[in-house]
Amino acid sequence: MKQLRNTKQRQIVLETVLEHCDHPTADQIYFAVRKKDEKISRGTVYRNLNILSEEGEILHVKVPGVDRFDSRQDLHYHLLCSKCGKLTDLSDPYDPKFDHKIARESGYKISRHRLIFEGICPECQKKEKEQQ
Amino acid sequence: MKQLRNTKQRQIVLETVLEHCDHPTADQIYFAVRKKDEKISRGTVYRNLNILSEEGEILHVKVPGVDRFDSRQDLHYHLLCSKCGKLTDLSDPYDPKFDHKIARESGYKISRHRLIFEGICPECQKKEKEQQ
DNA sequence: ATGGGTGCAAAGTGTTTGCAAGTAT
DNA sequence: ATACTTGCAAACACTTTGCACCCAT
Repeated sequence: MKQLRNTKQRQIVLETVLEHCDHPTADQIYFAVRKKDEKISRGTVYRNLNILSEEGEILHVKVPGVDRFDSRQDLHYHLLCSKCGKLTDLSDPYDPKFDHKIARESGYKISRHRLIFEGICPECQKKEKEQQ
Repeated sequence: MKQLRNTKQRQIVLETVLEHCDHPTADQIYFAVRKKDEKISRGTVYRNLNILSEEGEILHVKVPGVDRFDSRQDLHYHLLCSKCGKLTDLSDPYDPKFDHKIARESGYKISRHRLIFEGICPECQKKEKEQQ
């Protein structure tokens, strides 16, 4: 395993993710990072997001469309608006019993599951009605 | 709504998806389609995969990494090997009760949920052991 | 000093799209 | 005849990577 270093760039990326509670995409983080330091490159932001999520310091949320990042470290479920793309955390607790059950039945070494609900958020529903 | 046409190309794409039971990616379908007709273009295959899944004739399976397509029309859950990328159907039935619950709690108009388990398949586990 | 990290630009991957010509209805 | 579809290539969106230099340890 590599010995990770604590660079200024990595600190800024982590700090920026922690400041957001709205599941930013990598590019949104890149722009927020650039406000703090004009010099940091896209490659560095992407590299550090991958490193930080591998280290478990942030969460890499893989949803249909673009991937997001999350400052929460604990596994949880998501709700995605298929109209506006808004992503929300669900309060229902992550249930590891599912993982055990599937592991037993399939022989896989299960690391986790992802549960994503898709639908139209109240705001977009309202907009749809107004258009008609 | 558009009046869809029944073109030779669309038929070949649908037929090719139905022949596969291993969740092919769009590109795998493109290559299989090309074996039947040298002329069909990538754009046409992608366009038709999107149309067919919007029509509900096939399933667009959105998993981390590359999207896949499935000849099954009914919603179901998946198991993804994070080593080799193999994607398997789970036999557990899709549970619409979850959708109703989340709809009630969130105010979203829920269309579906996606549940994907991630882990290492037995074959890849064996390979990992052999390497050590 | 040394090996991980950075900025930059180029390349990669998977998918969509504009357009003129073709074709199902 | 109409308007949906096609093939083609270019464009797109997002992410990774090769390289020479830099800097945390």
